Amino acid sequence: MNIGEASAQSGLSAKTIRYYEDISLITPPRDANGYRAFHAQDVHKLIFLNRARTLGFSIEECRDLLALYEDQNRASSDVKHIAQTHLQQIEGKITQLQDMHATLSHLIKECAGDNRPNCPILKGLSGNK
Amino acid sequence: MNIGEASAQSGLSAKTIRYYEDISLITPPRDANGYRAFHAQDVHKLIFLNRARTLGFSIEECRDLLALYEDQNRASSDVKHIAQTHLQQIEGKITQLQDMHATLSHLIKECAGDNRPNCPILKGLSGNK
DNA sequence: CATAAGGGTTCCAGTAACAGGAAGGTCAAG
DNA sequence: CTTGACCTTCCTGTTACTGGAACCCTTATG
Repeated sequence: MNIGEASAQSGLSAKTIRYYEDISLITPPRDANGYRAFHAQDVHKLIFLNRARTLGFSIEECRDLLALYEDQNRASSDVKHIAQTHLQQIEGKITQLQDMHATLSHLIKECAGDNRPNCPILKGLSGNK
Repeated sequence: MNIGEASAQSGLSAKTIRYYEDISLITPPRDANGYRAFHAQDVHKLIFLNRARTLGFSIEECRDLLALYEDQNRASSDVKHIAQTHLQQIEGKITQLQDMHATLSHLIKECAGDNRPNCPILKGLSGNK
């Protein structure tokens, strides 16, 4: 299977797949013509990577997860630990975004949004509350 | 006032301030010795930028906001429009993170987290639900 | 057989928003 | 005069790719 087919099956772009090979996340063999030769197992890895990335795992976290994915003797606690750490990061980001949301929607609410130059949003941003 | 003092008053690092000059967000004059000379007005701009960045506005959004900040004839509706667009982006990110959170916490919940190799998290990521 | 379309390949540059660090100029104090 | 704290510019690295150029391979068609 060439990279185009692997791309279609995994949902990752060819560019991304080449990049993943570049950073040694995957190591597909080559055909005589130099084309990458993907097999079902490689595609599974790509799908795995796609899902993990979609869930916000960083490339390095994906590398760890992939190593555990391939290790038949892994302990599920190792995986759980990575996932839990990541979940906490997600929670932190949500909290931060909610703070931003509250502040910004408060400023917007106070703004008339008309043709007059007086603007509470800019005032709020400049620190003159 | 030198960059160190401007940094202390604005809360931005000297590195960041130099970068902002690089991309023409600010244009402080220079003393005879080549040092940047900041005045109160420059510091106000830096504080403004710091707050806007903290609220998640991109540099380009900040550039627009700064132009409006300096324009005495601006309409508050212009500012409101930028802020509302940004608020929607924040809401989108929150939704996305909440989806990720739900999926991941579901996977974690199913995982025993012990020494056995069986791991529902990896199963979930590989697509074999 | 020539060629054109639609794959594939590598390599280089750019993105966002800075941070780190090197090499060197400046200034005030002791 | 030297020390140390500033300041300067310039170069590199970060994250996870995307876009584009230049070029090779394969297959179908006139």
